[in-house]
Amino acid sequence: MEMVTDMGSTRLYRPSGEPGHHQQAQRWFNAADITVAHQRHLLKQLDQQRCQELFCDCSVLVEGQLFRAHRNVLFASSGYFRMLLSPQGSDTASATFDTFSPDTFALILDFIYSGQLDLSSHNVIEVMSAASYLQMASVINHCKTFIKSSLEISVKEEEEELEVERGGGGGGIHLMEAQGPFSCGGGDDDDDDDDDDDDDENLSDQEVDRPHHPPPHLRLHPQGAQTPAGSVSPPPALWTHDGAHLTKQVFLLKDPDQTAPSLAARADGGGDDGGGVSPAHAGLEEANTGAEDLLDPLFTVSGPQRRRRKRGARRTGPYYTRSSTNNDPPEVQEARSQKAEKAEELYATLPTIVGVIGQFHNGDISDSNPTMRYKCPFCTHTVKRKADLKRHLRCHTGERPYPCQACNKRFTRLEHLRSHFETIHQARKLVCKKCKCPLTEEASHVVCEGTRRYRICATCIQEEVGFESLPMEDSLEGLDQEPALLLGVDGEEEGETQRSWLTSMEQEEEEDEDEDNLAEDSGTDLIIHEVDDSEEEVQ
DNA sequence: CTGGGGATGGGGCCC
DNA sequence: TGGGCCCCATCCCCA
Repeated sequence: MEMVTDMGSTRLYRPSGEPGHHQQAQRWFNAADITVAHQRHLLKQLDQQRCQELFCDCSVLVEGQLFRAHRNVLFASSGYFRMLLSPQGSDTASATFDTFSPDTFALILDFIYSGQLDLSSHNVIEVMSAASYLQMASVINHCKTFIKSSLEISVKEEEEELEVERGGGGGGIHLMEAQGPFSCGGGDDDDDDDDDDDDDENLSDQEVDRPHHPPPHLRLHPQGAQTPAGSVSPPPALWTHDGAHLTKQVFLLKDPDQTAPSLAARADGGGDDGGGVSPAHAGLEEANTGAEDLLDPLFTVSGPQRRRRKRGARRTGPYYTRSSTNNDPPEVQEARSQKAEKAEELYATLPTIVGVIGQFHNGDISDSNPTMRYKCPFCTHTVKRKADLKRHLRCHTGERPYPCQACNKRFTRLEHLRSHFETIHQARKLVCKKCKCPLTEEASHVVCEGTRRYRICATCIQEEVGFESLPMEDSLEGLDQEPALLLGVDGEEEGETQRSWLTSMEQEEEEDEDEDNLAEDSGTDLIIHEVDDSEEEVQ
C-alpha cells in the first residue's frame, strides 16, 4: 500500500500495484475514515473495559466515590495524572480528589473514554474548574466553546431584537458584528486559543459524525468509598501548602437555586494560604490561561478593540479604546451597552461560585478564622477580604464604573480615575514635560492640548516653541487658537462645556490650598460619579 | 531595534 | 466595607 496524495488531513491510499486509473480511485479508501473508526472502536473497547473493571490499574477516589480507570489512559489525558502517575510506579495507583464532585469527575471520565462531554449551563463552571485542576486543556476548551456558543446565541437574539426595534435598519449592529460579539479582540488573543484548540477542533469535528454516545448505563458510578491497599498517595506538596494543615475549599453559591457544587466543605488538593496555588500546580498555568481567555471575552463590557497581552494571572481585564468610546455612533453604544447588560446577566446567571479557601484547624470552618481567604472563581487568585475579591472580580467582569468625563476613558477604580485625571487633564505633575525639571505652581505654565494638560517651564517654552504660540492657560487671552487646543480655563469657548460636567469634587481642597490655582484650574475639576454602563452609554 | 519614561492595572493593606 | 495609599508589573510611546 502506498500513500498517493495528501489532501490536508485526508490521505488517500491505494493498494500497491494497482494502475493509477481514475476508476481505481473508487477503490481507494479514506484513511481518515479508518482512523476515526479505529479510534472509535478502541475508545469504546477501553470504555467497556473500564465499565467492567477489566485491566483497571488505577483508582480515583472523589469525595468518597471510587472510580476505576486505566492508568495509561489517565496519563495520556491529563497533565495532572501525568505528574501523579509515573511509569515507574507500582502496579496499582490511586488518587484522591475532593476539589470537585463525583458527578463532575464522572463527566470528565466519560469524556476521557468517549470524547463526549455532557455539559450544561449548570455544570460547565465546575467541569471547567475540575479540568483546570486536572490540566485538561481540551475539556477547558470544550467548556469554553459551550459558554461561547451560549453567549453568541443570546447576543444574536439581542441583536435581532435591536434590529426589530430599529425597524430593520441600523448600521451600528453591523459594526458590532464586525467586532464580533464579545470577541476576543482580534488575532492577538486568538493565539491563546490556537495553542491548544487543535485537538478540540478535531474532537469537535469528530463529534459531529460520531454517532455513538456512550449510553448512561456505561457510566461507572461506584458506590462506597474505599482506599485500596497499596494506593499511592500524591506528594504532600500536591495537597497542602506546608504539609501541616489540611486545606479545604468551600464553594459558596451566590444563588442557592443554582445547580452547583455542594456546600459541603471539600478538602482541597491544591489550595494554599497564599497565592492559592500550590507549587505542584505550576503546570496548571496553561489550563488556567485557557479559562481566563474564555472569561475575558465573556464578560467584556466595554467592547475591547485593543487589548493588552495577558501575562500570567494579571492583565486579565478587558480594555477599551478611546475611539471606540468616544466616536461610536449611538447605535453602537446602545448595542454595546445592551451587550454589556447581557454579559452581566450571563455573569449573574452562571452558577457563580465564590470560593473560599482556608486552612481549617480541627474542622473549624468559620469566618473568624484568620487564615480564611476568598478565592476568585475565575482564576487562582485568593484575597483576604471580600471587598478585595469584589475589586478583583472587576478585572474578570470588565466592569469599569468610573468613566473620565474628559476623555470617556473608564477605570475600575476611583483612584485610577483620579490619578488619570490629575495627570492627564489637570497637569498636577509639577515637572516640565520638556526638560523634566521640577517646577512650582507659580513658575510653570500649563499647556493645553485638547483635553490634555501638562506643565512646561518658561525656558523650554521660549527655546523650543515660542512663548506666544502655545495655548497656555495663563496666557490665553487674546490668542487666536483653535478651539481644540483650548481647554476651559477662563476662556469661554470650551470652558462652558467643560464646566458643564466639571464640578468641584476637590474644590474645597482647592480653595483651601490656593485660590489662584482654583481660578486657573476651575475648568478641570473632577466630578466623580459611578455610572452604569448602559446608563452612561445610552446618553 | 532598544531603552527609558509615562500611563495604567492590579494587589496588599491601612484607615 | 469602602476609600485611599503604596508598590509593583506591564504596556505603550517616543527618542
